[in-house]
Amino acid sequence: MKARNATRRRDAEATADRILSAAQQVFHERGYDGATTREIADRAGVNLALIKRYFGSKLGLFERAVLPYLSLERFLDLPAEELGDALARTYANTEAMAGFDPFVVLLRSISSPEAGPLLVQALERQALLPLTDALEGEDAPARATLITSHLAGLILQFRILRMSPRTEREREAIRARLAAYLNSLIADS
Amino acid sequence: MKARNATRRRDAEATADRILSAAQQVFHERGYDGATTREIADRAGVNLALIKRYFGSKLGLFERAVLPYLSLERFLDLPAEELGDALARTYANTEAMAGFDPFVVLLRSISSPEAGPLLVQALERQALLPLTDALEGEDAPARATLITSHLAGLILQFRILRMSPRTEREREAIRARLAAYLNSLIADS
DNA sequence: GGGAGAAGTAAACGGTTGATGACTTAAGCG
DNA sequence: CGCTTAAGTCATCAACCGTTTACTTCTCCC
Repeated sequence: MKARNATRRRDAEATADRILSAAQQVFHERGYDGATTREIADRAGVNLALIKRYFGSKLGLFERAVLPYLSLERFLDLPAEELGDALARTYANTEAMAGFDPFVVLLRSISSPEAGPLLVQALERQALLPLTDALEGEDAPARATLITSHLAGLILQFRILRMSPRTEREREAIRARLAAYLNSLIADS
Repeated sequence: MKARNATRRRDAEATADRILSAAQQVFHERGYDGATTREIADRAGVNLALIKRYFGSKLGLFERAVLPYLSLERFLDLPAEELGDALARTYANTEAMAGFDPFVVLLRSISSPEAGPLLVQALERQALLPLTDALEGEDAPARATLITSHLAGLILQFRILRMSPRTEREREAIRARLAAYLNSLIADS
């Protein structure tokens, strides 16, 4: 229960954070083009013009709110033997992250003429290339492409199209087969 | 070289076909929300108001121009032994179909509040369920989900994000590994 | 406590889009 | 030939969106 109508203490940094957080939610739900600055401002409980003041433009806000999080960092820190299982566990999971999943934003914003190119660049630099570097053996770029594309497809099917497994047994079958495939790509066996 | 300015012979059926064909192209390039009825009409060389006359609305046009083609029919007619190789050959191919690929339209339109639900319904009925029925053995739904999601991810990466293999050797490595994986899912080995 | 600068607000502008309804032109037929 | 009806055109509307400008209010420090 926030004191919304009571005049809030003025604090530029806190306000910018409220905008960033609201932007992540709205971009997650609607994609870049579908999101409106008005809805972001409303949900942040903030005046519309402050988006321009703090972030310059809608696209500037997107760069700050979404692009930095398009990364596989938290997985690439793991030892190679655990990587496949960890990825399979995470992405065979039906439930979307609460509120904000940067890869969902990616899938919902790819066709935007403004945000699309930025997303491609960030994805290549922050996800595909680091993963390729982490793979040893032959055909690392091909193996990395197969890994990322399969994960992207699962995010699409489960978290956006909401075409999810209907039974726990089915979910487990997906996880197990996915883990085996990912491990074979990672170890190049 | 079409006789554009010379008054074309009036022909309702031909005009509707011109609109459908232009709509497929524009929806392919921009997705449902990004496409405008004006651009479709312009590219068809046709007056804007005719879209309403022949298809009722932009969404009505989308239903006729895109939904019927969201199908794996041409693959499911193949014998099971050839299915995996045929899919791998097609979707490891970097080049997009010339002009219109309904699955590209799907990926570019998923976040549309109007077109999204129709796409999910069509995809389930015309692609995922028929594929599931074509698979024998245990866990058919799980295996079908893994197949379609991997293919969707590859379409995304190659044909929309344009993150394509840079060498022929890399492309062949992707095709071979993908074929092996798909075959293992199809034969349940 | 009062002034200066920062934080926040209100209102509107210009552009775009899907949808319409009234109008004009051509085709086919007796 | 002339009339009816289908095919095609034109102008406009109402809604929405990102942006911007001019204005008001608060906060902090001397």
